[in-house]
Amino acid sequence: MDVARLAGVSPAVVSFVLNQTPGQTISHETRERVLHAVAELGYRPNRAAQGFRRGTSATIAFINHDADFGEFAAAAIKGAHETSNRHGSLLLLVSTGGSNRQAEELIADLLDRQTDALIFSAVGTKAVTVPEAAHRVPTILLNCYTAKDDFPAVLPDEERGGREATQALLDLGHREIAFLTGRASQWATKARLRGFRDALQAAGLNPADSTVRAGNYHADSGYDLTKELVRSGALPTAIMCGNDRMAVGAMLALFEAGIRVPEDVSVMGYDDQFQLAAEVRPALSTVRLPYDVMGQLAAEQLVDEVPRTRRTMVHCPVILRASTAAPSRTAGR
Amino acid sequence: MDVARLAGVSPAVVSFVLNQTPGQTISHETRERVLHAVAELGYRPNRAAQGFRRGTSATIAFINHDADFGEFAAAAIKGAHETSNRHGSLLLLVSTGGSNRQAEELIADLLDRQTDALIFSAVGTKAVTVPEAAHRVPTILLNCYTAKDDFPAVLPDEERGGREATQALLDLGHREIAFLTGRASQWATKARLRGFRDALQAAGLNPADSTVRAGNYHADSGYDLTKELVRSGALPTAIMCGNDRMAVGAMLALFEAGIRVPEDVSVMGYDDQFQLAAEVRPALSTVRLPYDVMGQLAAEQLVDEVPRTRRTMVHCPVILRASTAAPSRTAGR
DNA sequence: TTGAAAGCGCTAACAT
DNA sequence: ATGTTAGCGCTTTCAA
Repeated sequence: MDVARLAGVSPAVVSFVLNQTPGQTISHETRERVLHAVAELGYRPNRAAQGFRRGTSATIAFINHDADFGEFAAAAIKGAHETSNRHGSLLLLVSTGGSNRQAEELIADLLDRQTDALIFSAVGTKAVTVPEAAHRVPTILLNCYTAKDDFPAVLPDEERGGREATQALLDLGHREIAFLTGRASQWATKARLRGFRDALQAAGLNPADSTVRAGNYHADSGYDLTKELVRSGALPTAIMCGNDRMAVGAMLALFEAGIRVPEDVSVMGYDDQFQLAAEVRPALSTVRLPYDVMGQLAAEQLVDEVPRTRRTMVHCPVILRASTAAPSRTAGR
Repeated sequence: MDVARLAGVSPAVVSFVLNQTPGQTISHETRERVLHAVAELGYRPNRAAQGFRRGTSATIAFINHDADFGEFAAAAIKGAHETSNRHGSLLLLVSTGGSNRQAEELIADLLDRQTDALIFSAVGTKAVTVPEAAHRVPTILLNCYTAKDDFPAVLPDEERGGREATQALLDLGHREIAFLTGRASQWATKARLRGFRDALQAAGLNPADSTVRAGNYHADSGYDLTKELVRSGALPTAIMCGNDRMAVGAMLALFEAGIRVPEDVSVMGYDDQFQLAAEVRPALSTVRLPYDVMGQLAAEQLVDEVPRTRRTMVHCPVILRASTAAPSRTAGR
């Protein structure tokens, strides 16, 4: 190591100085000499060698247990990225394509590379199988959970989100609220529906009186379902949608039928989708799914800024914009 | 190395066998013995040590030279990810937050880590300054370019995209086409506008007769601009939009005014945004911005599956869906 | 308060 | 043709 030579010390001392190794006492003068030599030579430690020696890599893997990177992943990565960077770690981005076998191989590879920690994430909230090997390193589940709950998980509190969205509509004075849900089989869909019914019940209404139709989270299902609602002649005063895309579909269908939003019908979305919910006209009232915050929380638990907990349920706040208002008529039309 | 001991050979032999090092002749018998010991012990080479020794890391960095990861990044990453994985490399995802100083530090860090190659990407296509250090390793620019063109770049052919979209409308019989552009200052905006005017000119029309208004790529600007168009009383038979979100805004405004799409007015988007263009009703005709393909091309050039070229202009194909049709009236209304 | 020496796990240059 | 030794750049005992 030429820095050591230039400073007239041993390589060990350089290491001590640069790493501020605790329990080491280097004289002020020597430290200065080393620092000077470092600056002179523009020396930068070889991180690969450091990592090899220390058995760490200053790297966190973000595992996307799904075929695609979608908006979810982008937002969650953004959150995780910030935190890990602040901590001096880089994010290794990998995808299993949704296959458990690939997940297994991938994690083995990641461990071979001395990856320090894992964020195991899914797109639609769901139960997953995490390879055993993940236990060998700090691992946190993002937007997914295992049956045995043997890893800490960060999850959105969908039930509360559904309940509060419904409550917001009730507070506005709505009594006839339809729910055009997302794909019925999904965890999030069920949780939101539970919240919806809870809120109705708590308000003294009979959930069975409300129209609930299952869509699939795509905009066209919101459009089609709303068309049906219009045709049926039993239009409610408010429509809750499985997500923002369905809400946009619903608004398109409403407008096409000459029905105004929110004057005639209020529309509530879900997700607060980036560059959609806030931009559409009328701007969509919705429930914010805070993927970025979730990613950040996961990373924080990993770098020990925050203690790890079994399940972190993240609040999804209602955001009231222009697509909801007090009802101006009684339902039915 | 216990594998070596178990097989009764030196560690080097194990390395030769496992890496099939060319120019090495290991007796069949020894090879078998080694392989057997490897299986027995479940031995996996330490990739960190390998990387350290070989000076490579089987890692490609995807540098997002912007504050956010958006859909662009997600799509491009998806493309790059596939290719790099097939090649056995992992994608290191980093962001400069748009700051050149941070880019500098980041690249230095990446080089310290023996990162094998860099993809330097921006969100809105633009000119960038790339730190000198990037020259020390294969680097490719994605959706951006340098003034000196000293790095190969992969870019969307926006001019052709704008031209072909316009041509598609002309082919349908439209003669009065308005263009609600994105942010006027952006490279993409200008290129598309050039394409628009070229196509008009080539069709014997005077581009100056067409209404061109500058929006900002947000849905609400499409909405507002279209409202103005409607109010002005000079509604064209077709509206080209800066992107799909603006097109959705435009459709919302049209519907609200009782104007049908595509019967009364055709609407053309741009981007073929995931989960939006194809799902909206009527499904949006648009121009596909193939970010995934671009990411893939960039990665392929990096892993040498494809020779590097100064500028790779990627074709943006027109996708005709339901929001465009032959005009049923002459413009003006 | 500092330095010498050993060695992390692997592979490229060397022996045999 | 087959196999071994030396050493990558760093950190960490331990001795001075």
